[in-house]
Amino acid sequence: MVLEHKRQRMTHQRSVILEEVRRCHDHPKADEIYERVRDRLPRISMGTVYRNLDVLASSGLIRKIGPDFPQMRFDGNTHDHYHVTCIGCGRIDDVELEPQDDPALQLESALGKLTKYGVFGHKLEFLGLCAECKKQKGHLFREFQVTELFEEGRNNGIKGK
Amino acid sequence: MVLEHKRQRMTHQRSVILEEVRRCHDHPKADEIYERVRDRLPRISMGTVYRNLDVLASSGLIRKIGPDFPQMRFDGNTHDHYHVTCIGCGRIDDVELEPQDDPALQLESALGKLTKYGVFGHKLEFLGLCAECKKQKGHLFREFQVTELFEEGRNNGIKGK
DNA sequence: CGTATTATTGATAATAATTCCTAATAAGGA
DNA sequence: TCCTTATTAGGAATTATTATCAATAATACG
Repeated sequence: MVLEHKRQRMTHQRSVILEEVRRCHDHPKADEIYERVRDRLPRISMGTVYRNLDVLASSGLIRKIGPDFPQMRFDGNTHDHYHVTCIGCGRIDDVELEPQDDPALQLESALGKLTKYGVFGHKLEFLGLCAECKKQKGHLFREFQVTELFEEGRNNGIKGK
Repeated sequence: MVLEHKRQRMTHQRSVILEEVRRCHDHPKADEIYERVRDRLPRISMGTVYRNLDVLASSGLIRKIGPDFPQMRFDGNTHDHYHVTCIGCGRIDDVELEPQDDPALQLESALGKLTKYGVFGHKLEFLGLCAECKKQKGHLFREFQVTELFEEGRNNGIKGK
């Protein structure tokens, strides 16, 4: 087992949490995992769930899929531009690239030269409305679609700040 | 002013907050904006800052740059794959795409057909270590670089789940 | 210009998500 | 089996944010 070499123990709680995270394919939040695990271990505590999710994630047995930092951030620059986030301190800088550059493919290496960051990955996240929300509250997001996100047809090039 | 038609008022506090968000180019958090604004308006309260940041963002005068949802999520599937997030409810689904598809350029329209989401944007976020963190604690992230993120050279195609 | 209306404020309480603390427990090596 | 010590349950503490509400002040209107 991956945990052994760090003198970590595979407790019953830990293995049940691992099983449940693997079983449910809906990218659960900590409290949802807690609910599921509690069906099998009624005396388990929330702290145990959080602790083990961290242990399992840093062992590579499960993944954390964000957010990387909990605090909301704001930007007075409302023009379309990309950001680079430091996983060490959460600092965010603007990415200054010419429009002709290909967004996803050439950027990782280019970024290492353009910024002082050590860049070793990117996250490409698509935003939209699921089928239910589209029906129920699609009208609420009309302004969001144009002001908060990159407009359609404007993603081929990246604008600097 | 953009606020008028909604019968919103441009108060002194609101305009100072807007000025300060525009002035500082470091993507500040709410508490950092609070500190800055308090230099000019010592009696302002945190609640006023939060309230106005929301008002200004929904008026399009500033941007919120994440996180879109505050709760951490977990994934038992540790293979590389992308996600699609619903901005209505926060639900996250896997994106199932063939490796030959180009990540950034063709995906937005393709996603609309592959999922039941209404996709109207994407977020491309680069992850790395800023110059300071690289020096101070780069060694702490060696495992993170390979296990938590997409490995170098494996980003040209997208893996389904 | 004065006044009425009501959006907004400051102060504080409440909430949500997560982390920390500690004595008791139990995993796993000897 | 016993010993060491990582881990647990339970609860308190912390962090970030939202809600409440009486007092204040921005703006429309006469």
